[in-house]
Amino acid sequence: MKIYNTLTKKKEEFVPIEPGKVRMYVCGPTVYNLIHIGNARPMIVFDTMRRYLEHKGYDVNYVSNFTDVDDKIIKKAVEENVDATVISERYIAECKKDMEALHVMPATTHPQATQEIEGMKEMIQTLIDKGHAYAAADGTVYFRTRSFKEYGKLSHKNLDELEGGKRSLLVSGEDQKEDPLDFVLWKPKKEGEPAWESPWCDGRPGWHIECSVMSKKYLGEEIDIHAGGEDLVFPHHENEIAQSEAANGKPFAHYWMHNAFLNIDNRKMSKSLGNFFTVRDIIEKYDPMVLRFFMLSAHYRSQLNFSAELMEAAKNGLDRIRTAVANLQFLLQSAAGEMRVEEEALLAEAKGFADSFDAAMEDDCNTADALSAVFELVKFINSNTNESSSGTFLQALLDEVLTLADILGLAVEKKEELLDADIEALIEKRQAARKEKNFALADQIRQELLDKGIVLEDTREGVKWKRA
RNA sequence: GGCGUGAUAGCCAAGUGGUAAGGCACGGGUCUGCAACACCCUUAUCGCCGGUUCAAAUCCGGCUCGCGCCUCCA
Repeated sequence: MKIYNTLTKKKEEFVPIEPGKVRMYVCGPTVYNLIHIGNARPMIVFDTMRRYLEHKGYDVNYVSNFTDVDDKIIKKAVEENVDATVISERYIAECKKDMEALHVMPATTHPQATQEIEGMKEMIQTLIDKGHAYAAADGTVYFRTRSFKEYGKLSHKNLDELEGGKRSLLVSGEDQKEDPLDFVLWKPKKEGEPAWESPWCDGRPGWHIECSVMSKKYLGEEIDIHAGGEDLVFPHHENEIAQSEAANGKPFAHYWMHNAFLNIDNRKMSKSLGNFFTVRDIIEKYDPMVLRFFMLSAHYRSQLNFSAELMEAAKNGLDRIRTAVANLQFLLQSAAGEMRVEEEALLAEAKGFADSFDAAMEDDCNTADALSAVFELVKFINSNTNESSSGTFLQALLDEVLTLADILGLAVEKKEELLDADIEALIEKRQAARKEKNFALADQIRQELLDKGIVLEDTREGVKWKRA
């Protein structure tokens, strides 16, 4: 499989460190609020990446953190007059609910920064011992950026350019830095903030060190894939590389993957613009699978625009897949028999769509292209199955489409659910009316059911229904 | 200013040298009591200019416009 590597700016053939195994780290959210739909993009695309790798037979060790100590969390805790852990634990729980709704598989490990303080202190001490970090007078520990010769290799910046764009030292109160490029590894506590003891001062870790440490602890010093939103390239991931490689003395991640941003109505999502949506907002209005489908309809490295209109289109597209699956299942109820010769030929043709699907996924996880293969399969199914199809043929097609949908994490099977007795009665009453050619009454009942969210379809084999 | 990225039909979106996948929407048709579903048909020469090549949406140069990062925002 080919992966676009931010480090080299090229698509490269993926070769795992250990054959058959993948060590993958995805930067997770800071838990100070419900996650927004921008947070959901990396979760969904890299979950899909993971599902595909597992489909190929890889044993994927997937680690995604929760940043549970941070200025914003502390601010929220102060506002609510509760402990910071109350805030972080609450939003971790909420985030997990959203992830489940979106079919984002739980990570192998979901480490939390506050549970890994010891490891961070160890790595910081190592960096100090090796001359890559230093403690300032007030106990703040900084990374000596210029001591890491390859700094800038991920974001393709050079240090002098960075320095050209620096802001005034005095503004940020960072005048104790040796160099403006240095960044914080450990910062002293302020009144009322959560803090941990350390050799330098009571305080808390900087943001970047947590990922270096958690990645090392759960995946090892050298990992295959490190992923996250493109905004993290600089400075977060650049700093992670500096910390990890300076401390461990070996390459950190072999492949760096970054998803592009999600815009809302062509503008950056922000609270001030009033176009800020949480995942919770959206899944109250739409099936979470529609949001997932929408996210997969574009390449992960392309900017994606979100709007109500596009969600509507996504819903209709997903419904097309679901209808085909429901039809297969409907036909299967009464189908029997072994596959016929001509069906075997058709099935061989249908396998071609799975091959196209794989080829698309092999090419840097091109989910948009993979999805088109699914639609081609759907069309093939709709055109080549009917009441006379054999059960084994129908089942094989059903298995194929469900397998592909599952790699994308899309649930496309209609949930087995029983209709209320009164709705069943209405459907039968309408059938009776149709039999008597009383179409006015039949249409009236159909409308009544539609108002209840039940859509009817009359087929030769009987009446089918589905939720609107 | 530095670095980067993008411009494909009404909308969304694949496609890195050989005469444009797929989806949504629209229109026409078949099926249906009607409808829904489904199927068939119809819809673009790829921002602009120039160049390379037998051949370019795909390569090179210029231009226009959009966007991102350079401020712990995925």
